[in-house]
Amino acid sequence: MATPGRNAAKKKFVDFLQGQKLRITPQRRAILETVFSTAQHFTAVQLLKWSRRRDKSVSRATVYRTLPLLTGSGLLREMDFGRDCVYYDPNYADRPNHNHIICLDCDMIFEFESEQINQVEVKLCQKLGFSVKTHRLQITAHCDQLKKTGVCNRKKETSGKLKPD
Amino acid sequence: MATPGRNAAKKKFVDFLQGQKLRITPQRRAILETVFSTAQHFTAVQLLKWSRRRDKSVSRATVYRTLPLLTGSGLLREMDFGRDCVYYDPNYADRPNHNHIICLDCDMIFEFESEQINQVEVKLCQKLGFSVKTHRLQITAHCDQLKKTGVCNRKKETSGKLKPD
DNA sequence: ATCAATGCAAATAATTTGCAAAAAG
DNA sequence: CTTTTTGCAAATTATTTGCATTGAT
Repeated sequence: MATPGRNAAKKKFVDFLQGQKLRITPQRRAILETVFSTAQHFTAVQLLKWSRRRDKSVSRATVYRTLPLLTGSGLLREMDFGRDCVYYDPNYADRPNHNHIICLDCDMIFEFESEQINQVEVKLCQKLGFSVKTHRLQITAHCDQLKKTGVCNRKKETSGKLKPD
Repeated sequence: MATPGRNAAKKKFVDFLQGQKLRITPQRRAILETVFSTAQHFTAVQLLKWSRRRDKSVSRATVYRTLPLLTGSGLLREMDFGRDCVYYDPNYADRPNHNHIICLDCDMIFEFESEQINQVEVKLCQKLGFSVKTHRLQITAHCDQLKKTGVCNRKKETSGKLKPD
């Protein structure tokens, strides 16, 4: 599960805390470890539950207080999907420009990168007088294979479901 | 303010209601008129306030109950921006493929369309085995003009602010 | 020692819902 | 008339906050 950048991400967070003169507590460590032991998208409530498995002393408040530190340091990104609550994506640390395809058939979320899209965006924004800082692209789509064969065997390769657990 | 498609949109909603054997009430009419008298993004709470100006009898509950009918019939679209609450965009009725640039300097939201981006997406998804249904592209960016001249005079042309009112 | 960070429980705020009364078809 | 829709107020749910205490440095 841990991709190359994961350990770097953990170190980066520790550096971030120290740089801001913030303290490295066991609770923050547990949350950090939890975040970077999955490639799945998750909610604050899930993160709380998972972090508690590592360290029973992690509280709801601490999770909610740590999340902004993680997003603020660029290691985690909010994903406004459904909307009933916020999802977080731990894969931005590795691939800050990735995009999402939400399958309307199986509700899974797939990630992909496209240098071509990035370039078109930059060029387009240039023309409009803007300099791209970040982008967020979500495509909802239907599964071709499912339509043809009645089955979709992509689920194995996914990096995260919309409504995990 | 009313673009060509606006009246068509209103008719479409009436048809939608009749098709579903739902009733056309004065409250629903007031909400519908309100939605299609602006090009701005808005929240449920704002819609309530504005609709009440037309018809004092519109209640919070009715607004929240009507909103899904409007999104369900494709006339309005949820915009997951900030996240503290849901924003709605009335411009999808006219331009279902438009994208957003969120200016980090002035917090305004600009809309633009790009056939090129649409095509790249379709092609890319094809390769991945998906058929695009909808897409959602948000770019956060800095204003070139502001950086150079210290002023941005784009605000006049905008179609909606992030935090209106 | 110092001062940031924690857990807890109470507070917010957006959205949803139950229900009896009103009104559309 | 029948069935949907409404307003109201109470309920839900994610997230935030105040405060006394704990713990990292």
